[in-house]
Amino acid sequence: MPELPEVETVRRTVSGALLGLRVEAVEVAAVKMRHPLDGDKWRRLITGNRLESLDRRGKYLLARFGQAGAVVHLGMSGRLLVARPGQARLAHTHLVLHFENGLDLRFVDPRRFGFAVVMAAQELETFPPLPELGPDPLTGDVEGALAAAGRRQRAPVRNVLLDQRVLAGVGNIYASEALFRAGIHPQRSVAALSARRRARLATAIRQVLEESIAAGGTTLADGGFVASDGQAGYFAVQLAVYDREGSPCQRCGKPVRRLVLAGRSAYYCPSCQH
DNA sequence: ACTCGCCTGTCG
DNA sequence: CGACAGGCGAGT
Repeated sequence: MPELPEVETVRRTVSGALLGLRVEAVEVAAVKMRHPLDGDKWRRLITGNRLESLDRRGKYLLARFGQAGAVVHLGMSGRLLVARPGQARLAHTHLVLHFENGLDLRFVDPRRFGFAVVMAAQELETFPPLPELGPDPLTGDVEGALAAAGRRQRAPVRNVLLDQRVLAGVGNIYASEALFRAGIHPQRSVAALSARRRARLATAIRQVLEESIAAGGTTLADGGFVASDGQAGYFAVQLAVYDREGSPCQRCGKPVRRLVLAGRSAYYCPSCQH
């Protein structure tokens, strides 16, 4: 579900509600996760500490609680929700932190592709695969990252945009959207992009991510993403091609096409993108 | 550089 | 019932 704008939206809402507050108790449900949730470790390392910071690296969240820390990834279906204890828990609530102001932070993830791993704070930055991540598109050199990728490989540019070692945070929605804005066909080799088109793509990536953050992220029709305060993001109405196969291109009116690359849908306009 | 597997849920 | 879903990593 969540790409950079959704994770950033979660980071902001959780920070706004809970930063600086003490965790009074931790509840962990015993389910099998990609990285197992270690209930004893969560309770031992986190209980009694304050949430001192919440940072984002690409799609990963890094939380600091005194000498302890946690890395959280939302996978495809993960949510971090701030809730009142009385509110009914959603199915697949795996972890609950009870804060001193009476609010809960709940990690919910039906598909369990996400994780929440606790560790010593000084291990956060080296937790795999964080050291391998490429630059963050909001602050880093997107054009340079694309140019470097083009020197190493000739893969379709859409696939390169999904490679978190090249750029950290772009996922399937924003890859399609950025390529549409830049007028680049998803199958075009990254190595074949001219400097001019690379620059256009870099700008499109930054813009689409920033606009989405401003809208609170993308909530698709299935309602899979909500911010931590329960708000849906409204960027979906601005999606030009993603999940719009057969709909008229906003620019030229030709039907949007869907193509499968590396096992995942890519949406594009056959007449506007080359 | 692809394909599959990991899970649950929804939609056609 | 199969196809598909906003991610990622292992295996080939």
